[in-house]
Amino acid sequence: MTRTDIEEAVTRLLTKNGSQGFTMDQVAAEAGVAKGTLYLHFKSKSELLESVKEASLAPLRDELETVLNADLAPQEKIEQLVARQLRYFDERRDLFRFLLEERQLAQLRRTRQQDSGYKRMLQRIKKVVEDGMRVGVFRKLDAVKVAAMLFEASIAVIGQRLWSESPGPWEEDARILVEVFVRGIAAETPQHERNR
Amino acid sequence: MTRTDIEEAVTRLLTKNGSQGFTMDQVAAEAGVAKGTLYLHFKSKSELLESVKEASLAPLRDELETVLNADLAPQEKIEQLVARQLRYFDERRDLFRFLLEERQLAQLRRTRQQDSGYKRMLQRIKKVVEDGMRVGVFRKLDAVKVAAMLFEASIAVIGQRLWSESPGPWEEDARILVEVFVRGIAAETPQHERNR
Amino acid sequence: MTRTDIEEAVTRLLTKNGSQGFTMDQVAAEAGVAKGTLYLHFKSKSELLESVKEASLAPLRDELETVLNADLAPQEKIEQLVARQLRYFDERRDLFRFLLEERQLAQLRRTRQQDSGYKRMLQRIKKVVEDGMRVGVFRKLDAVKVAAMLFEASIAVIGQRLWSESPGPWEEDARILVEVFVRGIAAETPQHERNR
Amino acid sequence: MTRTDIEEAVTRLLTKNGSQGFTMDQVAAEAGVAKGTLYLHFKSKSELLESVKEASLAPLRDELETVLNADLAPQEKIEQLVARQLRYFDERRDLFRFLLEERQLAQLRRTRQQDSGYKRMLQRIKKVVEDGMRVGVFRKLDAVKVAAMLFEASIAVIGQRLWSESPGPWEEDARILVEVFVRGIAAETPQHERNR
DNA sequence: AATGAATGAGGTTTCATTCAT
DNA sequence: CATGAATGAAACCTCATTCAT
Repeated sequence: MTRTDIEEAVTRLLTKNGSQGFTMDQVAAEAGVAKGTLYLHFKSKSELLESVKEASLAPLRDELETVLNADLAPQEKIEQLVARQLRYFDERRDLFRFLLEERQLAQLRRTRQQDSGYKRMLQRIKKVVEDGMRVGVFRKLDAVKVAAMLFEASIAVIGQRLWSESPGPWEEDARILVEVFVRGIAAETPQHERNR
Repeated sequence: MTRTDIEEAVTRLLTKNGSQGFTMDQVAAEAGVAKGTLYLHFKSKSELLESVKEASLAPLRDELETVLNADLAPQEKIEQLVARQLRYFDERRDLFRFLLEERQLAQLRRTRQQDSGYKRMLQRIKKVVEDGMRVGVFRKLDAVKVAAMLFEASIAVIGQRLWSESPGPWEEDARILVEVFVRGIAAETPQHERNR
Repeated sequence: MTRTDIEEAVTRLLTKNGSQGFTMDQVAAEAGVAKGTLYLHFKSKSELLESVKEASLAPLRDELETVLNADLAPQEKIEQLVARQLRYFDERRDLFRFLLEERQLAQLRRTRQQDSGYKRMLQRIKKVVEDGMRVGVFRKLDAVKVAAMLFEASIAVIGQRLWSESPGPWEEDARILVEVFVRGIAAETPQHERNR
Repeated sequence: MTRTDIEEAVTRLLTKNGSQGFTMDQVAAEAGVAKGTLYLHFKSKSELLESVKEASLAPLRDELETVLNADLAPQEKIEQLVARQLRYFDERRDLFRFLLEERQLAQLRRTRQQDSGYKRMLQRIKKVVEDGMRVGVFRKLDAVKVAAMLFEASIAVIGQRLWSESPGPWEEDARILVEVFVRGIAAETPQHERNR
């Protein structure tokens, strides 16, 4: 299927070129099709890029969805969510190094604000936080803000890892992130919290 | 001084055009000089942009430096640092909205990693965290990572605020950020933490 | 019949899009056939256009033919010819607005010179003029040139009408055109010409 | 002066290529400048073409203006106007062959309707016709329509000549045109009109 | 120090036409 | 007869950078 071929070609280019982005000529050459063919499947360059980004993030979304729907305690859910994210980006370092970069991150970021995908995810995390508050393991805080902070902080750590030459095992960062955060929003009464 | 004129022209363009970026033609026109003149003062477009970004952040750096050198408890320093950052970006929404955007954020971000300014700041925050650990108000954690997390989380919140239409008062976000974080890294024994 | 469907699709597109012309993609979509099918019926885009133009003008040609073959005085024939032409184009404003426009008019015009249809028509008008000369109602002039002038002047008026927002009733323009022209080529002796 | 060089290059191309039009690449090559330079002097291809057309017609406009301001009888003015036009286009056959063609004629034509240049000229001719009516040499007719008819008929004849291989001397066509037209709109009383 | 005309590689997009199925 | 995915040449336009004055 040509459409997929093209998307894969873009992925390869992004992984290879990194910060350089890509031109439609390169895509055509890499995919082994004529330039015109690209426009048969995608209306414009930006639509193509959008499609690639979407495809890149879809598996992660599914994974997180699974965690959210699982029968786990709020702290455990947060732990899992963070872990999955860090692992996911770790496994695709090269590609996301580009996506988090030059031109694209911002579009992603701007998109994030309006994007139903981003918003939906935020709502889900908010629910987890609220659940934690209801059962008394988290303090009463602005759940939306806390959710956003957690999500963004994770992404920040991911960005850090992507740009560092030797970021060390992701499990370490996930642990610290969770430890700080879960404790940060934990209820006052020290009820034997034993995160992890 | 022409060099400054040019930088100010760029700032004005970024504030005005927002996401559109700028061309050297526009800069020349806005600054009221010939295009060639730009290259007498800056080797390239990216050097010019770098210079503008540096100039945009210098005042913040000075402010933070003041806080770091002040005679304050670690928690208070962190509180101050976060507050100053949020306020600073709030006052310059339009400009930074661009800097955090499309093309530039990543450059900033990538730069951040290599940038001595960024690294120096991280070292300073690390010191604060270590101080807190030494005096026993913070737990023993990887100080570098914690410092980075705090810093990046702040920036994440700032990004959130810049892209939101009505972000509410920055003091609110600063409070939550500090509350979560300071408690997140606080030592186990609950010693009357009363952030804020 | 597919061939006709395609031609009608083109007519619809020209009427709709007006000045924009049309692409083969649009034709295929409008006709509800595949792009390749177009080339089964027409060798090329220009052949298709030619065919549409021909079909658009055929009814007019027939009408004029009828007039030419009728048993009328030369002046009356001219009067009729002019009237029919103006009315015909008036009834198809939208379509011909395009044909007289941007790209196509010239092709039509160039075609006109070589086109047997155009030449034939010119010959017929020339005959009418010559008839008028023979019976003494018209002066001796270069019949070919006069015929061409009359024909082209009519088209010029039509063009004027097509591009004007509210051209008024065509009968008016027809009357003036005929009055000026018939008198212009009338024989010296004022023999009670009573055009219309 | 580069701007003029470019315009001349276009003129040369139009004269040479005729119906093919021209591409910006060709213009650059013909003018001996880089492609980018074209856009330094003209915002777009169509602006360049417009400029060339304007420059091509300016001398004619001046000539006609002179005639209109001269102290001549209405019939003589019309005679002169027609003659100058035919001669002008005859001398520039090749260039105008293109301008009257494919893409451009219509733009010219459409422009003509809105163009102040065209409208102004029409107003001037209308004045001449009205003058003739006032002094009694022309019949009372819709002066605007008559002016347009005369003007358009002239252009039609010019078109005819441009597209004919051997159009014969322009004086001949001018004479017929004037003879037919002036007589066509002449007042009833046959006062020994002896055009030319 | 300043000018600004010139550069030219590089970019995206369009669209008439072909051909294997 | 019909399809429609693929082609690829060609078009227009941008813009960071240079250099003679």
